[in-house]
Amino acid sequence: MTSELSKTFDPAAIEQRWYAHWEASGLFRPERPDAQPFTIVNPPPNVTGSLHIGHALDNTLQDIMVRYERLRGKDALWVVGTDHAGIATQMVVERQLEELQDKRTNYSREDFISKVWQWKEESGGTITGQLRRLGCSMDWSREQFTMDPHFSDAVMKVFVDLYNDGLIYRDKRLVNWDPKLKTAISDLEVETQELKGSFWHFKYPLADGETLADGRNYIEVATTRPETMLADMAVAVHPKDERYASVVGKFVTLPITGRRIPIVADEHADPELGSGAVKITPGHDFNDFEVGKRAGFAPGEMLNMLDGEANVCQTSDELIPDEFLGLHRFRKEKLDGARELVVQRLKEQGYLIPHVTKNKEGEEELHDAEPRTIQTPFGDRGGVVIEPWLTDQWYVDAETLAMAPLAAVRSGEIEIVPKSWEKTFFNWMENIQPWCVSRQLWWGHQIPAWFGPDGEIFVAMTEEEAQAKAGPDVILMRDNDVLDTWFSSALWPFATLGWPDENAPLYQKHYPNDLLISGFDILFFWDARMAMQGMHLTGKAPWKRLYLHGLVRAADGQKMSKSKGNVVDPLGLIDQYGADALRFFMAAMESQGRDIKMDDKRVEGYRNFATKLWNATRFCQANGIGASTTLAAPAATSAVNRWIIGEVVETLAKLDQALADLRFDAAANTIYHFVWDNFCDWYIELIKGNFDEETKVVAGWVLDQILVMLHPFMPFVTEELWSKQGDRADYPLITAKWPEPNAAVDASAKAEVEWLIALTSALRAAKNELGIPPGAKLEAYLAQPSPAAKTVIAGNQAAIERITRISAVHFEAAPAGPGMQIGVGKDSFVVPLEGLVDIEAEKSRLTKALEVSAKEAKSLEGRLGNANFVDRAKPEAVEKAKADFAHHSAEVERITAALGRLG
RNA sequence: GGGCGCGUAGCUCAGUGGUAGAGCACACCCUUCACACGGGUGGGGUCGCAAGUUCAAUCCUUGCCGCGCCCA
Repeated sequence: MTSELSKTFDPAAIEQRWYAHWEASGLFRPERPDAQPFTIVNPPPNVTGSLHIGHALDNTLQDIMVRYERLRGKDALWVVGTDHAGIATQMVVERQLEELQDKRTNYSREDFISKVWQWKEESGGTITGQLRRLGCSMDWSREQFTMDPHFSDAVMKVFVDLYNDGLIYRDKRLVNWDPKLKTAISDLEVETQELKGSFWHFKYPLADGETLADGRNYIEVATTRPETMLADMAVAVHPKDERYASVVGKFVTLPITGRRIPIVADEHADPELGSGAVKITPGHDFNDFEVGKRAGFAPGEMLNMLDGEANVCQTSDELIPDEFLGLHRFRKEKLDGARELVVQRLKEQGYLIPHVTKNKEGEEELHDAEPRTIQTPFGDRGGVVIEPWLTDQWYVDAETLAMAPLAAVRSGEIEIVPKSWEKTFFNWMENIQPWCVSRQLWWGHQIPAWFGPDGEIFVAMTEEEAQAKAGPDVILMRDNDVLDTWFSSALWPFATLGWPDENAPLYQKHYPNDLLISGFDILFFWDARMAMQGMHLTGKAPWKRLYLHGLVRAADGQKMSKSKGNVVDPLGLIDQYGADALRFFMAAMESQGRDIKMDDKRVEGYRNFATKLWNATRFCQANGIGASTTLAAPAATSAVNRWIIGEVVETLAKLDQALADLRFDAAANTIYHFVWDNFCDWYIELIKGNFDEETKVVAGWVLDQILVMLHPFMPFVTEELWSKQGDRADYPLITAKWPEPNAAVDASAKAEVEWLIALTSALRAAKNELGIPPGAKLEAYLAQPSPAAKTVIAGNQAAIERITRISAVHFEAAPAGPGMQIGVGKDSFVVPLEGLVDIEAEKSRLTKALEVSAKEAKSLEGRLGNANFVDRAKPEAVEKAKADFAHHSAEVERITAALGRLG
């Protein structure tokens, strides 16, 4: 028995109810021990995060695949959890402390961490509730957190193993240092921005009375960072630069510090740029670091002039004048810094070479510096300029780890979809740099390394083990630093499944994962690192396919950002249109390789679509159409029923193909088109007034197939309708069976119904054009009916009368007088319109149609007359051209005759 | 500088080696007993520009113009 549906569809009324039911009943992962597995892991959102539109896209796509595979009977597992998000989370809690005039360093590490845990328990994971509102069918019963004990153990083990394998090492080199957050960050966390800056030119006087070939007693250098001259250790010139050949190996005496530094030959110096000589600050510039090493400076000897907050500190040679100490590297909070003071002192002492411009009057004007656009590195979290800083950090040998993933993508073991991303992946992986994984934070996985008094390092799972390695009397200090959050999330596809226990049942069954869906923006951050860690640690690629989608942009195409204030809240869209509509929008807009522009009207359109289906179901119920009882298509005799079963078969095939190809747009459009155009607009209209038993059974079956096929996209409305179509409490849609019609397309039924549709369309168009009311009932004459016409008309009398408003078809010549000419296939109907029709209007209508067909026929005739075409084109193309030509020629003949009758 | 992608109807987007489609918007008609969040009909595109390959190019190649992203 069906249960009556409310007159209007209200998404909010059903969403919450169904979600709670699914979750409480364990339907997101029913027991299917013998079923084939299907596994996706969700990119773990930050525990500080809340659902943004990008999550909505990402998770909708994943849910579609998971629901689809679950319906297909697989043991579908969608792993979910949150990421501890080191910096982000620590910042949240520190900000809270700031509001209380308090700060982290007022607490012990242990106490601060317990405050973070407290925050996590109270406020963390907002997003998990929001994912539920989207309808995502994750396995919440196994929800995880990257700081859970078992996960943390895995992280520790990975660090220890990689260290023992020589793939993690400690190194003193320049890192990207964030002076605001006071931690190192990886190069991926650095965002380069173009800033307007200045380019200063200085004189560095030559020492020991040396001069250049042209007699000058100084070398000109230029810089965008004058303050770093306090730690300059060399001046580099190109080895082939004649201008400086005589002074290579000689020295300059730096202004301000008086430091005596060598002039070195190095290819890094570009003779074409400026003076051709460059100042070298190995401790504060990545290029200079390399030049410095080539010039013979060990990293340990390189001068450092800045502290962790980027304030000037004394260098090891103690040559920086006191007045500079403690100044910020450059102007900050309206206070001049070291940069400004260096420039001022150099200018006072005559070492600044002014930049000369001419004003409108042609007079020369002197400036301290030349304006210039500067590529400036910023920390993506802290938002301040990154300082290259010389410290000891832990590095992962990414180059070695990248080999296996590169091979896996090349061999097809990992398939990247869309394929165009492969190149980007290769490019990055082939040029990968050592990955700095230590962070100077408190919140995160503390690095399992202990230092002995002489700096010796002991890496072990526990302090006891480290102590055992070091010997009983050695006093050990644990490394204070924590690991990069991405180091741990790289283990997500397997550590969530019980790894490192390789016998863990879930790991055995669900690893490797089948598919990973992520935004392309985390391809390097996360996807690539999962591949590196996964392949090294488990020997297998973490997933078979990697699907990358784009960004969701604002309606004007701009990137959404809080600062621009153009962020669209997915929850607001759900409130307004329902989760189903938002999900369908995401699917329908997701074509491979393109960003999605937000379009509220389109979301609204998909809400309308859900309503349409709701109403169609109400109509079915009102006519005794309820739940089907068979998976296979019911037996059918009428053409309309046979036709719609065939349409289901075709739709299903297209849908399966689209989902196999991860073409979410094609999949969504296929089912949309079937529901609205085929089922609602034609099938229901054709069966109205003829609800015999067969039709009721077929219609009920078709509706059920629709609900199943649409369910991955619109889970809520389909489940609601499914439940209302019959008592299926023990057989909810979410775990129903994917269609198996076990039927084929019936060509004759298809031809028959399509003929009927063509007749209806032609008649409606003609009536509309001639201004005849759509409801007007007319009679039609068909003097020489084709056999097909006779069959269709005889078999569908009621339907014809209903949808075409033709009350009778006479197989005889029409009586003399005005009428409309309607062509359907080979048949030419005449519909007399005594007194109704405007003959001129009918003539002009026919003339227009004649022109179209005549033009087409002429063009086709030309093509068929071209020997090259007939000989060289594909036979199908020739056949089609012939058929089209025959059709249009016949039309020309028919319409010409019709016009003749009109006189 | 290197790489990638995009430029198709007013808007947002599909698409195919044989001369183009959808949704929305627009126009006209319809108070037809599922639905006006609806039904019907229709208008609208030299498929960025140029050259080449081909019997045939919106689709392939090259160049150019415009837009965006990533990397250095």
